[in-house]
Amino acid sequence: MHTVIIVEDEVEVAHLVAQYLFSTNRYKVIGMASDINTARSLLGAITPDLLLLDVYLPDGNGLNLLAELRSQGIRSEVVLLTAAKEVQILEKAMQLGVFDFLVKPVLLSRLDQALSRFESRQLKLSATEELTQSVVDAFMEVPTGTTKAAARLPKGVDQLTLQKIREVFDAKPQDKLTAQMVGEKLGVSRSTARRYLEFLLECNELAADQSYGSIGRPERCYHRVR
Amino acid sequence: MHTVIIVEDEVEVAHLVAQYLFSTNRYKVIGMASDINTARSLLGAITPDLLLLDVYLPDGNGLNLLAELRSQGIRSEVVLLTAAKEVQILEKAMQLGVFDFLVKPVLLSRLDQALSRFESRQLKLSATEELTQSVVDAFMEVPTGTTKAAARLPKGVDQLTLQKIREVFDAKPQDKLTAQMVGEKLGVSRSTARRYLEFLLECNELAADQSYGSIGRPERCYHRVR
DNA sequence: TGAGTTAAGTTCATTTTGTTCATGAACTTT
DNA sequence: AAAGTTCATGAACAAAATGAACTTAACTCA
Repeated sequence: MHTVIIVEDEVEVAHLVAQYLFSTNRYKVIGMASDINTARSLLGAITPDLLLLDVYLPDGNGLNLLAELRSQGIRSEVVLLTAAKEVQILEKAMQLGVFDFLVKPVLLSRLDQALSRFESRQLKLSATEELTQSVVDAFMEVPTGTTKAAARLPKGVDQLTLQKIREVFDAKPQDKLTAQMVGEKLGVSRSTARRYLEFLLECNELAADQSYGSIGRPERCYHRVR
Repeated sequence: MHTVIIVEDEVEVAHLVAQYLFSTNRYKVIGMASDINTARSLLGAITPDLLLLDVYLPDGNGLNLLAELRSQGIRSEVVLLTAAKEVQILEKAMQLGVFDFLVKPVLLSRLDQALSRFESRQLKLSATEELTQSVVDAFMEVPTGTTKAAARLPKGVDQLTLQKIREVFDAKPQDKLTAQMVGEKLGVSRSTARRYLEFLLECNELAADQSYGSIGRPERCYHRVR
């Protein structure tokens, strides 16, 4: 069960949302407030997993309250509920790290979507141990490889395998590896490893150079660009 | 030209980044600091469009500085630069509304990607007048249209069959199974098994992995997330 | 310079995935 | 009770990713 506090002055909206949260059986509303002051003391006493926060409240601005809470290091995820029409509100909201932003009138389907995302993020966060760039990108919902690769992966290149190849270099960013070596690490053939490495080369994620042995054709070594 | 301040104690990193920003001809580095205190006074005097901020600094934590700045209402977008490996850092960063998060060693290609996103957001923000839900979703990068409720099962997914699929993994939580295998265990077709497995993937109940055979397309294996 | 060696680059049969759509069971309307 | 509707299912098909085997390339050394 996730705990929630609702800060909203329009009673119908607050009620609607509370009702919906209750009906899911996954959320427990542990507090409600209809003005900044009440909200402040409430949040001083208890911290919810999720905070549903209105922007325009009778005695002040919800975003200012949020800024205050963040400087105190509050750990709750915040979903904004607002009728605001100014873009500045959105900009400020994003800079204060709100998790989602619901424009009134609140659609329950959109609220539900926000909740799904919230739950899935909580799950993913708790399941993640080490922080690599690809992990971050997954959370930030950054389209991976926007520069070139995002549009559509070429034939023979699979998202999952690509990720594995990337992770080889995440683990040891300094390494210089041949297609053979990468293939062995992952349990794929040299051909496959090579296909991916060449692709990453085109995306400028990797660079290649030659390594001369004692005899025979030199090896092609791939490494991260810095 | 966008203005930038770089707060980073490793000189090589600071230099590399500054160099790259300069070479784009679109950014102007208007200040640099290698510790919290210098950064604080610098940012008290001038506000950049973009702030590149390290987390571990000799005299404190960059995230605390950011919390401070946010409570003062600073308008800059922030890109974190860090070698941190703890997931808590990422969580806190997201709650402080960082725009992007670069894990060291910094890849210039990834930095470039962050800059592209930054520029495109600035453009979009200045071009937007009215705030509607779809505008918000575009900025938040919420997967649009996928208003698939957790409560409402999508087409082709039946509550009863779903339960059976879950039970297959309940029996052996360690197993990695293909759609084919799950289908056979339950006496349903691969297609059907696949439909459910993919659904559970989206719910983050399962994860997928590749299993490479000796030849031919690799198998897609589903397993419980832990 | 050419013989010998090592590894890169390429092809395509093989295997498996992903998708479409007719089917019929269960339910609703007339 | 007959006709209509809905919708999960799975057979058949199309598309895709892989790696064994092969060809070509780059280098060393006598």
